[in-house]
Amino acid sequence: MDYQFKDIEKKWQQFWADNNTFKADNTSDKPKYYVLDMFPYPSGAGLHVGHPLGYIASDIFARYKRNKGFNVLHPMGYDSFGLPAEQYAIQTGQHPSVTTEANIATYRRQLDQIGFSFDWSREVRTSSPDYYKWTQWIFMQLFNSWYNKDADKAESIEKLITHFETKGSAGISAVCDEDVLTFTADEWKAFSKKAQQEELLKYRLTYLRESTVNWCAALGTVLANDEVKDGFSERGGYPVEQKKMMQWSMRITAYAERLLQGLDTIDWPEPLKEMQRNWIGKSVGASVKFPIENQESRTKSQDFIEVFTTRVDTIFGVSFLVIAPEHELVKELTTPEQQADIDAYIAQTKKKSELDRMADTKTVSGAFTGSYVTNPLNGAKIPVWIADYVLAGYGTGAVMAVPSGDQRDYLFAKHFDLPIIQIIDIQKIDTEADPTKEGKYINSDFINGLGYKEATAAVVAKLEEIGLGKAKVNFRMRDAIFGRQRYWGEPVPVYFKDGLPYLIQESELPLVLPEIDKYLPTETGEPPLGRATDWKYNTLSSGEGRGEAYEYELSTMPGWAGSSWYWYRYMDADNNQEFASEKAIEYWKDVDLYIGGSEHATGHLLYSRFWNKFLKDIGKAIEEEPFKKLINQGMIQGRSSIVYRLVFDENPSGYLPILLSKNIFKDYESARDSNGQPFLNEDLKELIKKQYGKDVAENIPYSNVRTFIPIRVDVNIVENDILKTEKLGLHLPEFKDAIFVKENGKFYTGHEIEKMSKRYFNVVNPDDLVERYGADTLRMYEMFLGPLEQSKPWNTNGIEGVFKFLRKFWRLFHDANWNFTVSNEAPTKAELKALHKIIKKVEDDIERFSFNTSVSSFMIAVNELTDLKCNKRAILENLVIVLAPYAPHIAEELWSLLGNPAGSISTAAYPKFNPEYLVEDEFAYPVSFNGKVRTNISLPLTMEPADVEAAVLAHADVQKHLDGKPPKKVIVVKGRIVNVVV
RNA sequence: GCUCAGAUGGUGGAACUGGUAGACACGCAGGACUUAAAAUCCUGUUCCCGUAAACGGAGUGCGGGUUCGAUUCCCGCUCUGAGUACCA
Repeated sequence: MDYQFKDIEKKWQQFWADNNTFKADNTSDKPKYYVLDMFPYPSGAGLHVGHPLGYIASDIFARYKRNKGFNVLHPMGYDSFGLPAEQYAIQTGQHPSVTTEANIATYRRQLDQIGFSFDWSREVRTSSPDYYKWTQWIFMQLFNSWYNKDADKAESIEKLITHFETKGSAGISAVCDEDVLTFTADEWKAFSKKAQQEELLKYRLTYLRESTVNWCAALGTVLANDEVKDGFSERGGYPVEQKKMMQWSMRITAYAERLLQGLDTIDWPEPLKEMQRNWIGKSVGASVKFPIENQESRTKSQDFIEVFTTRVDTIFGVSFLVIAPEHELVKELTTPEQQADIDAYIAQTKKKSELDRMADTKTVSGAFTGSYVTNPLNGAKIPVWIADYVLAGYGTGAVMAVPSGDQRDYLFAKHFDLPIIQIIDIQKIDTEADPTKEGKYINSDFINGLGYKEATAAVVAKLEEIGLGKAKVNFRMRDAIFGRQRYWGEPVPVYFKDGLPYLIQESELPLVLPEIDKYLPTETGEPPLGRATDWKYNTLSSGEGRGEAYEYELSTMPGWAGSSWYWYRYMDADNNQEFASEKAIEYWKDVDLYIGGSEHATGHLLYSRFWNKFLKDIGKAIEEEPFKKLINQGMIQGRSSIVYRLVFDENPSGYLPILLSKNIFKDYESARDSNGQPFLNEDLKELIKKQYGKDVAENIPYSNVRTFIPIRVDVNIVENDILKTEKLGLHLPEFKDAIFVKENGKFYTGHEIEKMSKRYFNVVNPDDLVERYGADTLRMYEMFLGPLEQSKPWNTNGIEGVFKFLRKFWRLFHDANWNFTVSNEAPTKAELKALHKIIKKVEDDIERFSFNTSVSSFMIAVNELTDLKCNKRAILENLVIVLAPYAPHIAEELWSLLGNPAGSISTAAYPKFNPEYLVEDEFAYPVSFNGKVRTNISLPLTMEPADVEAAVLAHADVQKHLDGKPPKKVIVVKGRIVNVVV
């Protein structure tokens, strides 16, 4: 039989499902290997051709590792809470779980037909109560924990309470809110229960606090920083504004240093690590207090302005201070004379949107408050300004301006005519600031003559001595907002008593999402959960309180909650006692290989590392980092196909649309006349006449042609850039009777690389390709497309080649009449060489994630064996195993035809590479003259360089090139090359 | 602006530590088989000069450098993509 991919693929997919072929065991003598994909959000559009790219790569890797003798965990699931299902629910009234369920079914069908070796018995769905029970449980552990800086880990809140009860707040070094109280043990005990709870909330790792949030009115929810791009929501592109709201937050900043340090221990792409480093944004510097002048004359809330600086060594170059317009001291620092200026400036700042403020970095603006501070080290009088280049949210919202060393300060000083003080001898500040750290200080009091390092140390020491500053580390990263005013997410397991949050009992988990009538905020503006009737927390059930009913928290958890720990659930997916058993975690430990897109760099991947570290602190996880090795698959871009339409000045309805093939368009495009008008000559008329006859050709007003417009056409009716013209009318009816001006009888399309999107008609669905070529071809083609990590446009042009390869492979095992025929003869040297070359090559390629090169090598191997007419079992049986991870269906079929037990190829041992088969005794030395190769001379590989040189020089070809002149020098690299210098 | 990645035939790409640039595949051209088409197979295919071949010249974004030898290393520049953005 010819290669019948449809039957073969169906047969083996069924077999794998029926026999649980890929079910991983939690106990095994084999070493473990955990291969994880970023699980998908099941959207209504289904999978497009870009999704499976990473899944195919990880599947090849997982299958390869099984052949290499590992116990492989390779699971899949769904990140099934999310906004699109809820938006759809708002529009249609359909419960999000219904659409989610339907979408998951589509995804599953699509995934199954590609032949992935997932262990589906471990499937997880973040929206299933069995799953989010544990998301809620982890939330409770965070609520019950605080970060002890001395131990540098999270600890139980009970431990903190015990400390407060015995020693008060003294001796506690915690990551906490800034407004924590100082108290003795007795004072603590005297606090009311409510006051105690209020205080504890300032320490908990998940806490409620009034914070400035990114409020997106259109989506009716707050967004995380990484969900906001340039002042608009990443999803949907709606405007986002800053708003103060009571919000759940996660104290991720407690882990900032560990998140940063951990990056050095993991094997991730450097750009991705760099992104996380930037996001965490550590800067080492100092905080300095500048005393405010004339303190007596005002009602003061504080008598200094605190700034953060990374260049405290430049403190003698400070010529003014700038504070953010939103800074709390602005009001009291503004003198009556300056009031009008300041008010005007603040009004102007407010008007500017976030976007304008960012875009407009060139214009210098600001206003003087009228007040002064003094330099803490030399008492210099320093004016205080406000300007919007200082951000309220970073550091202290105030900067000390050193115009000689900072370009922004320099421009500001120039603009407002403020002094620029040179502080380093080699500083060049005629035209711009010079931030150098080289040279010796001048004009700098006690650090004059010192270098950067000593100066910094001296200044910090002095500041600490006089109590007006200290060394400080600042992070850009903020605590993560952990709440959404939405329905389709995990309910927060919290109820409110006297306005303070309390956890529900662990035994009451999961707190299930209640049914509501519609998925919109309530009339009073509460989140959708406010619509739930009879949804109150009754403390009687848990044996505490007097049976009052309390309000639950009405916001739900954000999208990243469920995905921040899911790799642990796969280890023990059915456990209803724990999120995963200690034994399972002990065995699988962490993810050995994680493949996914780089768009999750600062969201999912950072939050996951954070939760993992927390789980380790509370003794649940073993490894500090969850994902040992990570590979980013590149994005698959769309490749739109374009036809070019002639546009007339007036568009008389009597004329048919005229479309030009690519090269005809190009000719006319480049040949415009002096007015920029396309220049149409008789050729076009002739072309049309040839194809459509005289009547049509004569009837076109050529002189009225104004321009060409590109029109995107469905890529599915284009093959190898040739448009199937008869099909165009089906999706663009206006072109049903269009005139197609062809070249050589074919209509070629142009192309454009852009996002894969429905509106560009460039979406390619894997289903169609599987239908036409089969899963094995799709798998290999996606790999053949290019390096995994590189972004590339999807283009089906080469898929035929891969399909042909598989047929050719199939033919190796069959005779001319498609009868399965293999011989038991001993293989020849050449056959063994071909086999062992591919064994080695594929092994090396997989280990370095270079899947595209293996596909080429397979083609070479099959070409070689075809030329050798090799159908020997000893060769083919091994070759099938090597190919199996890439094209598992055809490999299974041939494996069983060879007489092996069905399904056993999944665990068959990867063939052992024997280098002896590759040993050559002769080598065709390329002989180059001055680096240009002119000829090849075959010589024994055992020959020593001196003899090679002699042999080469004696060769007739070389003599001819030398033309009687003696060579200047001869370089011989044994087994590589000979270079003759003349 | 800053950081990172990249630029190789008509196209996707290969060349792993500096050692035969263009493997493999698509496309294209020619041929075989066929009444014909599809399928399949064979040959050619970086560019330029040369009627074909031998042969010669140029050639990995551009300009320089190191080297016997550079797609690979170094310096400068151009372009493309991604991330990030007044971070003190």
